[in-house]
Amino acid sequence: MTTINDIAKMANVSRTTVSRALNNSGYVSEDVRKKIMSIVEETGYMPSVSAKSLRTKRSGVIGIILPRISTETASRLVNGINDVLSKQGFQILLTDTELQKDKEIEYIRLLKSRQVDGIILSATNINDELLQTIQDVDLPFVSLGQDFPGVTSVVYDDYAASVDVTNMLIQKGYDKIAFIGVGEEDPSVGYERKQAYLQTMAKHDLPVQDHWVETGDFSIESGYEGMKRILQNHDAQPNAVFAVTDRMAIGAMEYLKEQGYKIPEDVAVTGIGASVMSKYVSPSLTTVDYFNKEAGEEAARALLGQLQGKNTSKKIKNSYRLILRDSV
Amino acid sequence: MTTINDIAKMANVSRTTVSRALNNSGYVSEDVRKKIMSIVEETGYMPSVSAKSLRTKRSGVIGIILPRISTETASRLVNGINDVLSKQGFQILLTDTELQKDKEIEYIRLLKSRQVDGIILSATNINDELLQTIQDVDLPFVSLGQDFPGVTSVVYDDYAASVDVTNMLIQKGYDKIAFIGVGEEDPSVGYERKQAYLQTMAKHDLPVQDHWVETGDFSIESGYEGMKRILQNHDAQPNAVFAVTDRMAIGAMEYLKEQGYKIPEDVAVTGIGASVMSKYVSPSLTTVDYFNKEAGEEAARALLGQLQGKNTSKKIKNSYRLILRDSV
DNA sequence: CTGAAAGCGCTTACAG
DNA sequence: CTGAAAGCGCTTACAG
Repeated sequence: MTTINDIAKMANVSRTTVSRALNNSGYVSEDVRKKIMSIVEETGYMPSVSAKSLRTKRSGVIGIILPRISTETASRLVNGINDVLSKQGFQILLTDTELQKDKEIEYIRLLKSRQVDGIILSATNINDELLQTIQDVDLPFVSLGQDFPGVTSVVYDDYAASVDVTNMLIQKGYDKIAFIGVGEEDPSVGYERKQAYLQTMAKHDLPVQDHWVETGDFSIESGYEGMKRILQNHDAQPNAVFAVTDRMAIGAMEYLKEQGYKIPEDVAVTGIGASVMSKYVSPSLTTVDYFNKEAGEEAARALLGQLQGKNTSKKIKNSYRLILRDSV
Repeated sequence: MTTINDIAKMANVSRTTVSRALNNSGYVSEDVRKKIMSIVEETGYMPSVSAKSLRTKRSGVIGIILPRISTETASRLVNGINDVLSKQGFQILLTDTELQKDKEIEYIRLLKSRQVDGIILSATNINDELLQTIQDVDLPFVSLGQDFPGVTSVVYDDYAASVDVTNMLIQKGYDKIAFIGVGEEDPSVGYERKQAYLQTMAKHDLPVQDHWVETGDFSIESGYEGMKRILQNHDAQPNAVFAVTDRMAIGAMEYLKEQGYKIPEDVAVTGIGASVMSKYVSPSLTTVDYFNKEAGEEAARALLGQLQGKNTSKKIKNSYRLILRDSV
């Protein structure tokens, strides 16, 4: 391994000067600079990041905590984050909690010990311990998808989007709308979307049967099972179902098709997420585009802002768009 | 930030001893160890990774180079890699070439300078400069999906899988089989799969019209366009099409459906990849499962092996499985 | 079983 | 414009 000392020797200067030339800090005469640079070029020298980081307390690495690494949403987020960050010379350190919430805390600590310069967290829940940990690490921090009090957060307008979906369904004449959600410990996906549905139904004086409201776990399978349980009760069958994620909506569609229900004639279906799949299932799925990639970019930009000292906790609400397709 | 010196002071021992207690290296009396550990616990001390890495020349980070971060295949690979690596205390540093092949070389160098302990590369092409770079960095290295001479490679059996797909089509009675591939600078996806198709057709004395063989770029859109061009010529229309990726197959299906062709009655369609989507499009897509997650695990294990000094370049062929569904 | 000292490869006041 | 020196937080021979 060639080090800064080797370069210094070869160029007949001190390593101080080499460092200055490399980092464009302080004065270095043109001649010397050129000489150094050409030697760097020749040798393919690259500064040791650990030495640099030990000295400067900055690593050039941003930690990202995701609930699931292998989902379309995660991919898009990472894509957006990476686009913005890599342009500024930052690298990404990815961690995957696999939906275990104690891991969120564990990874925040781990990333801190890895000297990351900042953290972007896509959480599936909010709790005091987590909040406390975020305070403790005292690092530039952005929450993505959940609104953490006192923490810069890039959020989706879950409530408004779900109101829009429900209203759209109602306007199209559906009056018996079922719902497949996720657990309410997830404020954004679990709580907000459900409240929006419930309150919009109430606003229109549309009754909601108890057995119309089901809870899944983000998986296609759980959408299938949820739909099954909803239709088990033959008395009061819904004529539409609002699933809070595309995957669960697609699971619901599977069950409906299997049972010979026509979509949307017998039961209309909607999702959220605008997955690629939603476009290619039959019938194509009405859904909401959350612009995940843009949200990732937003989060990265917010983090960059904090890195440059603008230390105000901000709330950024990303936009969304209803995509009307054949399942309604 | 509390450092090893702080802990040493608090425990009335030298930092040498603290280091030994922390790393279970050398002798430390039970009493002292307990004392140190309780102080570590209390303070929440975490060793500085950069200092450690500067000293030991190991970072605990593995670099991964992907052609596209936001695809299902990439997600599954990363998932598998992460599963294996995180258990051994390794972190992942992800980079995305966005299909630009000069970036593969750039990222290998970058990762090296970041002191990663090893690299896993999922390349879309093979060339001498790339090969040279891999030699130069002289790091534990695993190629995933391409067979690099002299480099440990985890590969899919592209040839055999594509022979199987073609044979299956032929056995089902399809005799006019078109093909949508990708550029041949990609040995695995571009070259191998095409050769398998061509040679299997030849073996069965089935003619292949020139205009039946199209080249896409992995995108759904390019599958759509490829199918369109193939059917443009009304003289010799195929009764099946073998697309080398699910996404292109789904694009082809879109065009077929749009034009009123029945699948599989008029034209059968097959893909490769076993994407989630392939199961939920209508008709469901016949495809090949490449067990990407397992391949990722394999690659991680191979890398771990090299990290432990077993420095033999190995070739690992991952298995695959044909999934017969309704599009054939 | 424990500690003093050297050194990993950088950057950054400080001095000239 | 340039350099000597200190120091970042660790680990690891070496000595006892």
